Amino acid sequence: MPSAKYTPREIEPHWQQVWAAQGTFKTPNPGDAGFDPKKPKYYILDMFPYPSGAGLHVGHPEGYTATDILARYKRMKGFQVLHPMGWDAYGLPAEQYAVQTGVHPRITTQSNITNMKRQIQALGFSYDWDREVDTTDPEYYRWTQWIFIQLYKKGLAYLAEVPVWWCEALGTVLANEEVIDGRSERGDHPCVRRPMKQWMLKITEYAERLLADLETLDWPESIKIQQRNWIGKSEGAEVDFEVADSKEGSIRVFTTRPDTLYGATYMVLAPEHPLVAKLTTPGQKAAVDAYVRAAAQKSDLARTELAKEKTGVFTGAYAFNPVFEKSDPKAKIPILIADYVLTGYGTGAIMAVPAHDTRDAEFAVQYKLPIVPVVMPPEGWLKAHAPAEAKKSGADALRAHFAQAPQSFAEFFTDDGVAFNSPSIEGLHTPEAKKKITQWLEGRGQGKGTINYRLRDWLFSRQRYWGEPFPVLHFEDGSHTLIPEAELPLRLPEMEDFKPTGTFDPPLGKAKDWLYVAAEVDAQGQVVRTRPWREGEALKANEKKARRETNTMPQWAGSCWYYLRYLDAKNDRKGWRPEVENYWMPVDLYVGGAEHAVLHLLYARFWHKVLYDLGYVHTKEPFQRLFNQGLITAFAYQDEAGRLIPNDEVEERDQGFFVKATGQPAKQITAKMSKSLKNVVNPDDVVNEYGADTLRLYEMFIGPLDGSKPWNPRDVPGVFRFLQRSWRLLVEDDESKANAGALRANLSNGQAGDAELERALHKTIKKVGDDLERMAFNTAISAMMIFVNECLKAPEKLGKSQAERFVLILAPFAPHIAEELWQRLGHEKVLAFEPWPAFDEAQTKDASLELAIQVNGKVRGKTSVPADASEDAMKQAAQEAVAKELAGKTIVKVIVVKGRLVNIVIKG
RNA sequence: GUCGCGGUAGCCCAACGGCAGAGGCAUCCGACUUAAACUCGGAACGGUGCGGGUUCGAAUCCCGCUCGCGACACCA
Repeated sequence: MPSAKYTPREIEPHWQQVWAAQGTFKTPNPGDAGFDPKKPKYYILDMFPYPSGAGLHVGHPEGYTATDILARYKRMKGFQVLHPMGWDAYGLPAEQYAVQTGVHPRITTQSNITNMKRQIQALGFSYDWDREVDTTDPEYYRWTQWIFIQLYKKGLAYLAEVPVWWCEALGTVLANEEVIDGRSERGDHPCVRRPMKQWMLKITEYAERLLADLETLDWPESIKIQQRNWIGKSEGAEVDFEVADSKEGSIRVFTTRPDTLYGATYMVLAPEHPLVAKLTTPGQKAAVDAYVRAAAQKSDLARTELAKEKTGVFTGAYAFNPVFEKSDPKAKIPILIADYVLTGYGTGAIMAVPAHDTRDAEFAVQYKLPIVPVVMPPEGWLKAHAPAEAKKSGADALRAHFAQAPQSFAEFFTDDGVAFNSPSIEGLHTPEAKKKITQWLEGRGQGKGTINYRLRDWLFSRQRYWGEPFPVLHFEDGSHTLIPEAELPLRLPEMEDFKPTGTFDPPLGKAKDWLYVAAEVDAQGQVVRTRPWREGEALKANEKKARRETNTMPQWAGSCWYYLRYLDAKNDRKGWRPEVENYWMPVDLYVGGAEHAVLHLLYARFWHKVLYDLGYVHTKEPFQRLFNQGLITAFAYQDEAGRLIPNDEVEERDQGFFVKATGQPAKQITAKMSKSLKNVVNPDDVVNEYGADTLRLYEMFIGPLDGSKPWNPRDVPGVFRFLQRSWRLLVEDDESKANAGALRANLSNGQAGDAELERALHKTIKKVGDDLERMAFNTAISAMMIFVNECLKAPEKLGKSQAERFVLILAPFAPHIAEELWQRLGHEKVLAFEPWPAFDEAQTKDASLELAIQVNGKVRGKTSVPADASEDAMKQAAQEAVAKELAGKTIVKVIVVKGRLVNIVIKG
């Protein structure tokens, strides 16, 4: 006899085995057996995890459960669903662990993958494991290298000597976006800027398209905003300022406010600007050199920290403001250098308009440079920011005051206004003034309208061992080329010693057998073949000595295109076949954490667009819809001084929390899970105690998928009880009964289901379906709880068909228990492809409803009316119900909201 | 500092501009039990962060403030 009690520990592994053995979730591609071209497709993707030694934490299953529920739901709705999983397996932790212990990162990575895969599989996700990818597998990274080759051939990959972030502790350079306030994002180590020769990818060439195509995406607005900010498009003009008394020609600046040119009273160059040395007068040389040297040593951290105190030095040189005649005394303005001007943005030089730019203003005030206002603020602004003595002045007086002493106002005016003190654009509003002055400059050949982006090219090389090798050869003459595609994958050499070299050279430089090759070159100078080459070995006539690139690619590389490899994961001739790509792409829903808002998502979009241009993919964007799951936090404790106390040093008693050691009261707060706070929840523990279905359900029930929410161990049993009740609704679980473990009699005696329950079920099916469509899992679960609670008031009234339909809607959420109940209901086939139950709209409505009756917006009574009552009937019923309130009053108006309420507005 | 998101019962959270409460947890009472746990039944609990406005009617829309979280942070 099957077990009477709900025993997740038995049924969950059982059904996982059945699914695996039957290949239930194996998804056919176009052309494969079982592929149905008539079905619509749905590609639902999780951000694949880094296989960490710590294993899964409860944050992973949050997104994975959501996508699994939707994948199962979509299958039942008749979609062909692609739902794969894999491993973003290159990464620094395995390499650092390897350096410390000598264990090869491949071994660590493999065992981490094994462990995490076991954990993920224990949760019953319906992934097609035949499509599993691992970015460190040569059969995977050969295609990462292949894509790099396409980038290289398209001129989008280049070597450049650029100032980069060097992290001593990690022994590598990092991308700008991996460094936060001068410290590494991973490990929080100090970083310094130094120039190094690096591979760069020209993502800037795609800036405009990356920006514009955001409009076509169904993504959270906050992510789009972050990407827009990151790309940082700004429209303005480049303006040339002729250097006075020098043969250096002119300095080009970028400004978004060409309309303020008449207010430019000085210029500032970044300390790194190439003209600095040439412009500096002998008298200023010592001061300028000292400043440049100090700036070079300062990390960006120091630069920003000192932002409050702006510093700079006069170069001794002057320039002519192009809007004035050179003879005009206002034309000649000093050129300074200051580190508040950045070398990497615009032209590395600015015209300073202190009256209308807060940074310039700060600097001007400090160095007593002239401030000339040229944009008149609107009256409202003048009033609000006027100094006390001028507060009560009229508009004209305020304007005169502003023209005279803009610095006496509460702040500097940086918005749009009306140009003044600006002869050629006098009286124009800012947008027109910008246009006109730009045209004027263009006409004189002294400037032009320009668009600038904050986005920089992507620093694509790392001085690490554990990453994809570049398919690149360097010749002795300094030139470089690609290895032949036939030699892909270029495998990472086996090395005993992959420790950082202690210099700026990457560890791969130590793999001498791998490093040097003899490259056979054809008549066109193309490399057709390579072979290992040892020092002293003879070269054939058509061979050239070459050295392999020793940098490796950053971790982002593998994750830039993994969603494409899933399409055709086993293909050893192509990264993916066009007909397969054409069917599955784009990804219909991509779920993951918001921490990848900019980097991963921008890089992947960039690669995708390149592949689109080359004809390898047919959509401009990879991820049509994106959803960010929120963070799962946990309780943590603070003592009275606000110090965080690890969870195991706090006890709960007398309805409060106390620090064990001191007995002082502690305050419960929520915080990110962290090892140091000892508040990390391990999914394995939850699975062992309550089962995977409970974990899945709890993670979805705790709150909306976006938005962070605290893990509260006390709440977990609540959803477990719901599953138990669901079980008991169908199965006789009283072990003392003769039919223990069997279906309840009402489910096997052919009786019809209760009509009221039928209505309740239709309501539930509708609600759950609607909620799934809008990813409101918490309310869907709540609806099912209501249904079960309703049924349990009289379980014997439930009919078999009703039980079956309930099991089917429960299945996406709690697939194991659903599968078990489905089988006990007499089905031999798994329920994964059963059609989603239908509902009848008419059945979702009650026959009569309770109408609230308001008088002047306050509820004064209630009455019951038939659901199809006319408006007049409702008015009638309402007025009767609150007749007392209406006595002697005049009814001004009666508002009827169908199915909800009647509001009677009275007077007197 | 700027931008974004959010504040509803002791806690997690529901509520097309229409009766503030769906669900879960915790609490209390009761049933079961020798007892406890489990389970089951029942009860109590707030007027929606604060102040204005729009409306017949505001948790919901608008304005200002406040607190929390997140992102960016001299980008000319």
